Amino acid sequence: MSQDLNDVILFQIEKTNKTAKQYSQKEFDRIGLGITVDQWVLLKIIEKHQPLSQKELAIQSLRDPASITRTLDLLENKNYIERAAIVDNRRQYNISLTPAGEKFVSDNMKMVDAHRQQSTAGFTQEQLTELKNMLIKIQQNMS
Amino acid sequence: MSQDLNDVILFQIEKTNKTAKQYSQKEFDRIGLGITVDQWVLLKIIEKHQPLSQKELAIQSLRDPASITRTLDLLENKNYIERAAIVDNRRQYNISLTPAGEKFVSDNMKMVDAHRQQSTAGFTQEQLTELKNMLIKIQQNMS
DNA sequence: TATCAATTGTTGATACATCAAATATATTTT
DNA sequence: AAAATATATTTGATGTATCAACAATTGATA
Repeated sequence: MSQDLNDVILFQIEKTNKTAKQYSQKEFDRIGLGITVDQWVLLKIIEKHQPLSQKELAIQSLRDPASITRTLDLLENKNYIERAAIVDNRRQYNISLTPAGEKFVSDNMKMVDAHRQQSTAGFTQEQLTELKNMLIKIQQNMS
Repeated sequence: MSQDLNDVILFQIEKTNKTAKQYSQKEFDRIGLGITVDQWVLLKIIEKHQPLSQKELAIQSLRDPASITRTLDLLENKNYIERAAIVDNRRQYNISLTPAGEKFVSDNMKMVDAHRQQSTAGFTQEQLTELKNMLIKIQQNMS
């Protein structure tokens, strides 16, 4: 009857998420990256889909549009991204990386990939597939 | 080489965590529970380990002591928990549920358990064990 | 025992999350 | 075309997260 919180899968998922994020953030801070893990994810999404709107960015990152606005303000201040006006649409912006943003991402991609590799060190390809499928199934169960 | 963020396991874990938390919170709000999911988790930990210190609570819940202080203030205002002075130790408090807190937890336990069941609906016992083991392994890889 | 070091809890600063409300603009309907 | 509706972004309010700095207290050591 799941007396112990540690037997609750959702708690383990939260625990794993926190542990991983803390680990990456500590590494970011250690080398003085100057951004948060969430900001990095945003940069990566922009790099892949640019130019894109804030709404699209919110969907891709699973974050609230309000939150995107504030994080983009920070990234704009660091000169990593820019909001470009769209001629025939004054309601949204085209978000893209600046040259400095492009350089920042490419300079640090290898380090981030190493983190991802390490997170699943010792897993077989079958395990990774199974894990991914189970996580997606939980998402569907909760939708 | 993991071009797509959706192929990154850590991203799927975050996605699952967000989806599940949102789902539960919506349900909490719908029935007018008046607390957040994180506050509920804290109440459950207190119920199981009371009386305990804030430090212990921070460890059990994987949260920052600073954050615990603030959340306990909220729960104290709702009259669900109390901080009791300890005679031979004026540095920490004994945290425990009030009678109202006990009642609140027992009144809503069934609903929360139903959520947990639903999150892993359709999973075999073997899958659940495997999933839990993989999550723990990732935590170890990131520690 | 007096000083120094460690522990526990609190507060401040900054980042992020959500929802709701407000703005501005675009689209659809009448 | 005007009015109603929908969309994209921003802002405010509240809750949570982290870290750093601080206060009070306790424990260890000289």
